[in-house]
Amino acid sequence: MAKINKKELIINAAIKVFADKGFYNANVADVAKEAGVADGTIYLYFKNKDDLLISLFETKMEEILLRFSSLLDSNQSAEEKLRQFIHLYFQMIEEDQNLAEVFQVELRQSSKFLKDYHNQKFIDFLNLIGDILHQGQSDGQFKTDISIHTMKLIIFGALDELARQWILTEDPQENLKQTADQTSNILIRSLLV
Amino acid sequence: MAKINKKELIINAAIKVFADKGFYNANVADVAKEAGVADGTIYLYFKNKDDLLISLFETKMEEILLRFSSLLDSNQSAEEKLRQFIHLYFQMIEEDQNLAEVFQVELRQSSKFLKDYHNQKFIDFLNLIGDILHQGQSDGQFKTDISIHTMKLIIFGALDELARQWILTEDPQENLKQTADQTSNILIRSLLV
Amino acid sequence: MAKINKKELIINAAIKVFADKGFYNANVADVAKEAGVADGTIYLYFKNKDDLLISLFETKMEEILLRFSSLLDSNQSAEEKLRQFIHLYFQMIEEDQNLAEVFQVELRQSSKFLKDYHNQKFIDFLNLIGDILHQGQSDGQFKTDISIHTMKLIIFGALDELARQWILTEDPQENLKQTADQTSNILIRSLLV
Amino acid sequence: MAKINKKELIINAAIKVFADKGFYNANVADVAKEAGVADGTIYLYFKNKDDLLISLFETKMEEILLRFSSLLDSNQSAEEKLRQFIHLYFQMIEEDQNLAEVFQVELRQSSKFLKDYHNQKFIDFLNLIGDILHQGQSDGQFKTDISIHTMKLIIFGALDELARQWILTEDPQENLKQTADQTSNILIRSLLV
DNA sequence: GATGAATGAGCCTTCATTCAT
DNA sequence: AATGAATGAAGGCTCATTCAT
Repeated sequence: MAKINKKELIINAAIKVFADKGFYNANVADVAKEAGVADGTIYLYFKNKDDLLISLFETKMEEILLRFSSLLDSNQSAEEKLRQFIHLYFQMIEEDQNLAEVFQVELRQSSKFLKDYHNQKFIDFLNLIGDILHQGQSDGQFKTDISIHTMKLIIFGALDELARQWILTEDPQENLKQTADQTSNILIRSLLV
Repeated sequence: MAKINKKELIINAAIKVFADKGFYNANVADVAKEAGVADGTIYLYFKNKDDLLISLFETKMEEILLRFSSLLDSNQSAEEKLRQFIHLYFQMIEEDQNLAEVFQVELRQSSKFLKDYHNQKFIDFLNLIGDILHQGQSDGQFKTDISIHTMKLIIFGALDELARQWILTEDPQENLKQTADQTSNILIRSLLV
Repeated sequence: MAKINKKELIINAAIKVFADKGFYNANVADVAKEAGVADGTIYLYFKNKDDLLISLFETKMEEILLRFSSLLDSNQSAEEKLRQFIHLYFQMIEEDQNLAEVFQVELRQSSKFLKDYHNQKFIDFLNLIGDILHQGQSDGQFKTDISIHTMKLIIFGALDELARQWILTEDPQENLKQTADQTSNILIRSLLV
Repeated sequence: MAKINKKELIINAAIKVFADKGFYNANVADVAKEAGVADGTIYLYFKNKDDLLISLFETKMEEILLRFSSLLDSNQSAEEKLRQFIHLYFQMIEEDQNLAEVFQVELRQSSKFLKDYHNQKFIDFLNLIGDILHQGQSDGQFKTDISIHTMKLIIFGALDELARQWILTEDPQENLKQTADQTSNILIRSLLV
């Protein structure tokens, strides 16, 4: 019998339940049921309900950061990297809609209302975009009259909003790949020298 | 002495309290206290706590739509209108940070989890941007190879993210007007033919 | 209709329930039921379950202190006062067995385990005995080779243990008045010069 | 290497933990940790948490009874025996404060609230005092107008209360031996013909 | 015998909502 | 219309106990 990692099991259940009902409307019992464990078991792995959300985020964000990081290690141009970044972003949204929903909605809450939670991983993620912009400016590919700080927020905000609409309208017909292409074109158009 | 509109009084109290503690962490009693009325009084004007949030949004959104609408009535170019739209957006964020926070955080939650709430006002707001883009394309000022649907989400997402960062970091030093200018430049650069 | 003091109502219910099941085995719901109020009502008058026990003690102890204090105001001899003190002690045990049980058992617990609770009222009570002993020594009626501190503890301990046995064995046949007389005789015999 | 008696190991851990936190506030896991065994191990030696407390009491009480019993076997006078009884009582309190605390506080609770527990060992202990009083009356050393039943409770109550104060105030300066002497004097003064 | 992960019943407490005044 | 005391359902969390290893 395969050994199950229960912490991961619970986190994945939580993603599903939180995506479905929202963090505040979901009960710990809901998560336990979804995970197929007893209520109390959750408290063997997480300090409390808040900690479950934070752990969920930290764990998944690490995976995500790892996946995106490989993009920056390559020898490609900044433009190419940005296109790939955008593609990967939408691809991941498509792959795990539940996780996307939790990140979209719950983390915005949590970053404000969970005590003592400084969201370093999210900052790291934004900086991945910043690094690409940096490279582009250094290479002379991107305009230098643009604040990297402002631009990385614009890019992330754009992607995030497009993702939200796709998730909320639940329109699987809509082609996320085309959206990615078009978004890439628009954003890069304003960056290139 | 002017007759006080109690509904508005409660809504403004709610904005403050929800901004401070978040919708789910705020109690109806907190709002009542802030408004200087009894708990039960709130239920004379709102069906329940959810309804208070929705009413809050509807009321304020109407004011906002009104304010933005006047922009579109003028005879200015689409570019000029977009610049003014962006400026007004940041100006309003600066004017009423509490309201901005509630919109940022709580409405995202609620649009998903409040039963039976179809957020028409928000769609109307997005369409204001759409209208500008439309005009720009009709006038031959904006490129026509760009999907208006995608572009309006990109623009709103960018503004929204910049606003969030400004609110969360609570850095009053940061000049929102400069950010508005820069953002206008970037976005318009990708739109102009 | 007579206005009911709900705080007192709940305290009296708590006395009965705590005496019956013990503080730790009793549920707040039990107390609420006994008081004929909703569970939540208890929290309008008491911070939490611990606070209910402490308030109970403080309230009743005040009544008791008042009752005993009148003894000391009189012009009687120390011997007479001590006899009356002992009689009143057993009389009160007999009058309100439930309260006696709670004091006997629960307060011993609580004085050790309820956080930040310094049991001043109990010290005051012990000092009533100390005052009598003082008077007796000043008047030359009681021996002065006896430490008042030790003696007041001996007296209280003796009364307390006799009360406990009477309560626990629940033997209403046993005449508490006779016990009081005998105890008075024994204790005073060791005090008189 | 001596085989460790695990039952005793657990009992001694329980004494420490119960003295520290109280029976109801202490967890079985706390006791297990203190004993250096697994939680489940405790249930190999004790039926449940209540049984642990009762076994603890029975075991220790047997040791205590044994120690006190030797006093009665000697050829000393009742007065001398009572003095030694009192000295040994305070000596044991001093030797094992934790055990004293558990007996003081927890057993009072438990004798009322642990189901089906008739505290025979405590009755035996009280009867040790009764036996001394009996001898004193038979030998013509002690007054016969005093009820042995009442007097043994007075003596135990006095000792018990003095012990409690010493434990609670945690004043190691206070000389228990002196207290023992003084208490002996006082109590015997009321007994001697 | 020993372990300790897992269980799940149970309880304190909160808080949206009601309603007698 | 306004109040705010009272309600009671609901949920996070604890912890004594079990049992597969």
